[in-house]
Amino acid sequence: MSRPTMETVAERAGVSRALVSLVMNNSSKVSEAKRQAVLHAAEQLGYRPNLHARNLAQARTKTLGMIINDIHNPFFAEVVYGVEAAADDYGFDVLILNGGRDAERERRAVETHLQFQVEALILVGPKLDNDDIVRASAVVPTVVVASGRDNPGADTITTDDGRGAALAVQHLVQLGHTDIVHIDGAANISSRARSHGYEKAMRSLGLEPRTLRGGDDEADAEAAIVDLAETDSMPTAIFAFNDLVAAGALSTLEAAGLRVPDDVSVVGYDNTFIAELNHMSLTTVNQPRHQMGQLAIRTVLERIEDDRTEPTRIDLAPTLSVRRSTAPPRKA
Amino acid sequence: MSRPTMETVAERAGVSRALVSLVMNNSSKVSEAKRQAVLHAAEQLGYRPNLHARNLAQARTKTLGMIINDIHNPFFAEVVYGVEAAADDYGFDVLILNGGRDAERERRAVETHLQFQVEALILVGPKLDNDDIVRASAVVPTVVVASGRDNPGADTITTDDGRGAALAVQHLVQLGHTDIVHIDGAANISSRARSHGYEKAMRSLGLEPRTLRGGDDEADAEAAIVDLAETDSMPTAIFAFNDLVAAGALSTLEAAGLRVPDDVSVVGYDNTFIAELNHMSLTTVNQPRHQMGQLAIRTVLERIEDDRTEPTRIDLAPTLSVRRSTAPPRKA
DNA sequence: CGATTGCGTTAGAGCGCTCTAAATCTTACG
DNA sequence: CGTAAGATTTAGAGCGCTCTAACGCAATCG
Repeated sequence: MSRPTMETVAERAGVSRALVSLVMNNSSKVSEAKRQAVLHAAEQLGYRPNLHARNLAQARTKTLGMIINDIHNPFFAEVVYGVEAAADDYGFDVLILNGGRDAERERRAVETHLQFQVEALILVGPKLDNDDIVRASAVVPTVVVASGRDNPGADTITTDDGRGAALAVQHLVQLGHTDIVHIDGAANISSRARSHGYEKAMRSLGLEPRTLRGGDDEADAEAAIVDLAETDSMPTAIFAFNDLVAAGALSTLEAAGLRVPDDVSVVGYDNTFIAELNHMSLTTVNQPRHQMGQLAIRTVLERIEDDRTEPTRIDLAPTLSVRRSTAPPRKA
Repeated sequence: MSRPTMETVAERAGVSRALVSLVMNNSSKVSEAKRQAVLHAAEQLGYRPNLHARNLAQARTKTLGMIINDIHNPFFAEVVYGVEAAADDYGFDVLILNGGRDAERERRAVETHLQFQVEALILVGPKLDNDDIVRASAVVPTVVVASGRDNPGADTITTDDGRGAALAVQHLVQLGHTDIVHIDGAANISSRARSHGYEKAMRSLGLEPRTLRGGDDEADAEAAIVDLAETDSMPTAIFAFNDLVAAGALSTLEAAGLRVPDDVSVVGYDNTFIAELNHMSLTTVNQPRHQMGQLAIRTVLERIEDDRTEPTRIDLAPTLSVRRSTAPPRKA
C-alpha cells in the first residue's frame, strides 16, 4: 500500500502534476475551482507531500538540526522551547537529536543532521571540542548555546557566568555573610567562569575566597561538605556550581546536623525546577533559557539570510532567584 | 558553495557515479583500489551523502519518528534512551519532536513525521486522542508508550499502574499502616488506573480507601493536605499520584508541622530523579522506562518486518523503590 | 476582426541517489 | 590461444517534487 503521490492526486482531480504542486504551495494563481478539486482529491487519497522529494527539488529544507547535550537535564528543556518557538515564527522545522552526554554520539548526530541537509545547527551545551565545532561550522551555520568556549566559527549564546557568580556573592554579602565557600564544577565547561566570577567578586568586596572541588551532581557535593565539617571550618554560606550540587549540599549539611538557612545558607545555579520545589526552595542564579533559545535561532537565521560571515557572540545577563535557602548568618 | 555530490566525487576519483554509490554503501564487490580512490576523493571534497536523495531513491528511510509529550519531564528522558539504544541496534535513526503537552502541537508533529516518511511512529505519553491515533496508525505502524488508553490500531507498551498502586499499598500495610490516603492525578490519563489499583488493594486487605483530588504537580497536592490537616483527619500514610505530587505533600506536611516519615509516610510514583535526591529520598513506584523504550522499538519494528497486523499490548511489572519517606507508623 | 494582454495551466528537465541489466575486464582451463 | 565463468564497473531509468518556459484561452483593444 504505497502512499499516493502528486501524480495520483493529479489524475484523480483531472489536472496536471504541476497544478497540484501549485495548490500544495498555495500559490495565488490557481482558479478556485481547480484548487477545490485538488484539495478534495488529496483529502480523499490521504495524500501527504513527500518532504524528501521536495527538499531534493528545492535544494533547501527549511529544517534546523538541534543537538541537546542530555535530554535528561531539565535545564536544556527550556532552551528547546525557546528554539522551537522562534523557529516556528520563521517557518522552520526543528529536528532534535540527543547527544547523550557523549562527544562521540554528538559527532554522529552532527553527521546525521548534515546528511539531512539541515540549514543550520543548534548545539545546546555541546560536549564537542573546538575542532569539531570548526568543522561543523565550515559546512553549515552553527550556533552554540550555553557553552562558554571559544566556538570559533560558530555563533555563541551564553549568559555571563562570572556575573552570575557575582550576583550570588553580592546577595550573600548583603545578607551579612563574609565566610562564603564555593563548591566548583570540576571539569565542567562553565566551571571556570563561575569560580573566577566568585573569586573576583569576593576579592573586590575585601573577602577571601575559598573554592573546593565539586562536580556536576549531587554526590559530588558530599566530599566537600564532609571535609568542611571535619576540619571544623564550616562557612556561613555556600555557593554551589549548580542546583544539583546545591541539593547535595543541602542533604549532607542536614545529615551533619546543620540547618539551612539557619546555620548555613546555600545558593545554587541554573534555577532548574528542583530549586523551585518547595521542599528545596533554593536560592539560585537564573539564566534566561527561553530567550537564549530564541536568540540562537534569530542569530543563526539572520546569518543565513544576510549571509553575515563573522561569528556573533551574545552574552546575556543572569538574574538571581531568591528563595528560602539563604538568610542572614546567625549572630556569632 | 553548494555541497559536492556523488557526481563530483566520481569525477574526481575517475570512476562512475554508480561505483561511488557502491562504495558509500560499502558493497563487497568493489576492488580495493577503487574503493580507496573513491574514499579519498570523498574525504578531500568533504562529501556527505544526501539523505533526501537516498530516501527518495530507496523508497525507505530507515528513520523512526518519536514524539515526546513534554521534553521538560524527566520521566520521558529514560524512555528516549531506551528507544535510541534499540533503534541503534536495528540501524534506524530516531527523529525527536517535542509535543509540548499540547494535542494540537502533537498533531502537527505527527504530520511532520509522516511527511518525512518515517517508517514508524513512537508516541511517548501522547496527548492525542484515540481518533488521532487510529488515523496515524492507518498510515504507519505506531506504538504508544506509557499511556494506558485503548490506542486502537497501535501497539501499546505500559506498566501495570494498578499493580504499581498495589505495591505501594502493600508496602505501607506491611509497615503497619492502616490509615492510608491516596491523592490522585485528577484528569491525568494514568490517574484512573492508579486510584483503582489503590482502592482495590485497600479493600482486599480489609481497609477503607480514601481518595482525594490531586493533579499532576506539586501545587496540586497542597489543597488536599491542607484539607486533611484542617479536618483533623490526617492519615498515617499518603500515596501520591506521582513524585511531584508527593514532593508537594512533603512540603505542605512540613509546613503544617508534621514530620516525614515520623508522623506521616509518603509514597510517590515514577521514580523520577527528584525521588532519588537525598533531601527528598522518596519511596516511589518505579517503571522500567528504559526497557519500555526498547520494547517499543522491538515491537514496532517487528511489525514492519513480519507485517503483523493485529496490535500488540505489553504490560510490564512495576517495582517499588523504598527510600526514607516511609516508616512504621508512630505507636498510637 | 485580428492582435495583444494576462491569467491559468502544463510539459519537461532536473534535484542526488539507488538499482537493475548490461558491458567490460580478468582469470582459469582445455 | 579461445572461451566461459567470475569479478568489476557502468549506463540509464526512476524515486516524487519544483520550477522555468511555453502554451491555450478568454477578455480587451484599436
